[in-house]
Amino acid sequence: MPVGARTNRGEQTRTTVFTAALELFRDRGYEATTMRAIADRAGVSLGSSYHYFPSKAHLVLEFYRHIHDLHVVACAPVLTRESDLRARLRGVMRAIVMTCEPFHDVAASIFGTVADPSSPLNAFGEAARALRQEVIGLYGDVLSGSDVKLPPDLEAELPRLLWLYQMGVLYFWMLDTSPGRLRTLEVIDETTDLIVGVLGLVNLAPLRKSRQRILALARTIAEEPLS
Amino acid sequence: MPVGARTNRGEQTRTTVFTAALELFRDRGYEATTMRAIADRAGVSLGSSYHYFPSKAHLVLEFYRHIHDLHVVACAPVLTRESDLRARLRGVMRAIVMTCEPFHDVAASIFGTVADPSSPLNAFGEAARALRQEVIGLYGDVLSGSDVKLPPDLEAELPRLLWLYQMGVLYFWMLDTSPGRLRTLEVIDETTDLIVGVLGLVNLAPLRKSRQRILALARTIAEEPLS
DNA sequence: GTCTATAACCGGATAGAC
DNA sequence: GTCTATCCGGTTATAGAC
Repeated sequence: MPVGARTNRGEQTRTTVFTAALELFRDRGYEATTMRAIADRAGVSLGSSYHYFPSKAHLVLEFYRHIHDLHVVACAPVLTRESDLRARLRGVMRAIVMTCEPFHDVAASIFGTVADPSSPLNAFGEAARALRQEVIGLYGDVLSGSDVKLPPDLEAELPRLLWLYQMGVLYFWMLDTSPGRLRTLEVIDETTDLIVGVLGLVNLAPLRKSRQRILALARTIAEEPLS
Repeated sequence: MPVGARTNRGEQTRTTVFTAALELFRDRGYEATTMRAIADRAGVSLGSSYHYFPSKAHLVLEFYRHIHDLHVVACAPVLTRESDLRARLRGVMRAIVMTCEPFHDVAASIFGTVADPSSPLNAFGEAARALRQEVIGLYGDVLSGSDVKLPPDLEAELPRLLWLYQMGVLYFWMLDTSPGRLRTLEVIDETTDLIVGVLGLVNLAPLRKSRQRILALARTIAEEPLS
């Protein structure tokens, strides 16, 4: 039996389990979805599910990867079309909340895992590093494809800060109960404006000194192993 | 039997259960501490513990109240002595991490409950409102006892923003593994400097317009029911 | 050595008698 | 307000099937 085939069957079952979990999460919520129900719907035994996902939290990590992949696709148009930084950033932020919107009711429970600093799967931890780097990379693209020229030290740090910013916006979005989630969209408009505005000031001579200090601070905050 | 006596006995048992929980959390960690172990140490049955604390998470909320009370005591000296805003803010931030320090190893697990947006006990939710208002009030004192004069609209919003700031610092502190938690202290020094510096600029005429917008943004973000 | 399944464990939570 | 008995679901152990 070729290795590829075996691996393939495994991959397929893994996907089946994940899909079952995704649907159940969306339909009944995270906590109400039992591992037994996931296994049932996927047509495998409880033990088998655990072969593919060592814990319920690992399904959450997969969920985040899934969301990120959708997000990248959703961002593509605005990132190829626009070169204005404000438009790019705004587009990417709108895309993330729109991508997550179908899961709004579940997102809160799910975010618990990601926010929990004690979980090895938390957003700042080891297990999430690969995905985190990809998301940070996306914000690198947002910057590098834009027409603003930033000093290299800032350009190096900014993607990570924008990733933090995205996490903050998502946290807000989760708690947002306003109709149509309008408050979140408003916050995105205002904060992107603010960010781009501040970046515009960054090259003014009198602010050089502050910039150095703030950048050093940002590095301290975002430095591994925290990030 | 007088009502007071009955209530009093109840209060006492409640305290016993909480104290047992506190010690076990500190000694073994949050997850490793079972409700059965807490009940055992408190000398009551499992069912009785649940009479006083409807869930393990409710013990966490009590824990936060306990920390806040210690924090207020720890802040008293600096708040009576200093009138310089930077010194007051820095003192209060140092006090919170010092107060929490004995629980550093546990704090991460415990913070999971507070950060989890789906938990009714999360920091932004209903159940935590009373405590949240007290903490915000503490930051009101930090401002009102200082010698800086802030515009009223800003003074109204700022305590809540400083509460958010405290949460951010605590999150950082929890993930901080640097020796002596020096990175956290450094971050406090730098961010308090930054905050006070920005507040110093706030009355300059050219920034009026931005201030209005940023304040409006802050209100949108911090407004109930989010806060 | 990769996958699947069954049975059991453990601890948070609940029911209901006293 | 206190207890015992029980449920429920995440997780683990482990034995066998491909």
